[in-house]
Amino acid sequence: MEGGSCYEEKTLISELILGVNLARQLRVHLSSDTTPEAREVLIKGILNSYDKALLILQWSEPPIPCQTAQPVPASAAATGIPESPLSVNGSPNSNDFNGGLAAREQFDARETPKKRKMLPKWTNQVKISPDTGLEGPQDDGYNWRKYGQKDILGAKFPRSYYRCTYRNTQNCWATKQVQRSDDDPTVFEITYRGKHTCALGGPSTPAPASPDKQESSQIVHGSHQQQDQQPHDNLTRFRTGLRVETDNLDGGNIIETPCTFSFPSSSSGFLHHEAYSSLGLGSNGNHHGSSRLSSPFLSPSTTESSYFSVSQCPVSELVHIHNRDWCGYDIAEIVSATNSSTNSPIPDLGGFSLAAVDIDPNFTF
DNA sequence: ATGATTTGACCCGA
DNA sequence: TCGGGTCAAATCAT
Repeated sequence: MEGGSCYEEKTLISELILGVNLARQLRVHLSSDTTPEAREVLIKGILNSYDKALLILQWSEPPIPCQTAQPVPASAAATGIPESPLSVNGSPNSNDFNGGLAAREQFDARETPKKRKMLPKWTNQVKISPDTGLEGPQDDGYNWRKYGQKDILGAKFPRSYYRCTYRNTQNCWATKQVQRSDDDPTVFEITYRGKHTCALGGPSTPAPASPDKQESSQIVHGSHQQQDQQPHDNLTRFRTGLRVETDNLDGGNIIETPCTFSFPSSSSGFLHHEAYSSLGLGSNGNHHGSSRLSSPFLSPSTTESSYFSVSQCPVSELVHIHNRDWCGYDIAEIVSATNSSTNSPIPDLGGFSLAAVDIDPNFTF
């Protein structure tokens, strides 16, 4: 894990830049005959970008210049930026980290978060369906172990406390509280605290999306499924180290010149496990070429198997890595793309084309 | 036997 | 002092 402050600062800058670029593209879209859906995608991208930027600001210590960046304790880095909480999109209390200082001496002894209240916290409201049963939304995709239940003053229903099953084995300090609503017993308010750091704590079923995920027009391919509160920092780190090179991999001749997406590289790395190719490319269905996805994180021997297709040769805006599925694989989404020669957005790509990048699920960040 | 849940006690912050 | 959050022993389930 690299120094947190410098990394966060870079991530913050990249998120802001992304937001600006998306806003610019939106401006182009507004002056052209693009679909409302494409515009909506850009708006969501902008909101997501600023959400994350705000989150970083909220979670950062007082700014430390990159050149003086100090190492972040492993535990702090591990519990870093939450994936979902968010203000711009109207989600709750990102400033409310009143988790109670349960740390005590045990935390220090096991290198766990020194202050539980430092863990990010956000809330989802989940309404149960009739076939869900009275037990409520117990299965959100992660493996939880109940460790307590309390009657809460003024509440009709007790509050249940859960921690990650893999707390002891993988030092994963994610917890959640489940509180049934007084007003509507079919609604459960689930407060998550801390981010899952367990590599094997993957969900057995799809998890409900955290707020920003819920607004994402993500298309899931095959068995890859959405999951909440997953590693924003991991994904961002991957993204910032991502390099996308377009190539005439199909053997066709439509892409006349290779294009390159370049991202700031990162020194950390992880093994590339497997990748599968593109999903649909939009209404016209054109497959004009393929792009090769490479990254400093990808093992050279397997890089060639990482492909996703683009319909034209995009040069800016690109891959938005959104989530980690239940196998621990990262899912990347091409949010939008801009044609290099015309500097115009590629409408049939924006927001609807996905690429999946599978990351070795055994890798621990 | 092992792991999960229950539940009373304890700790800490407001 | 009180309420919320967590611990841990007892109990339950597989």
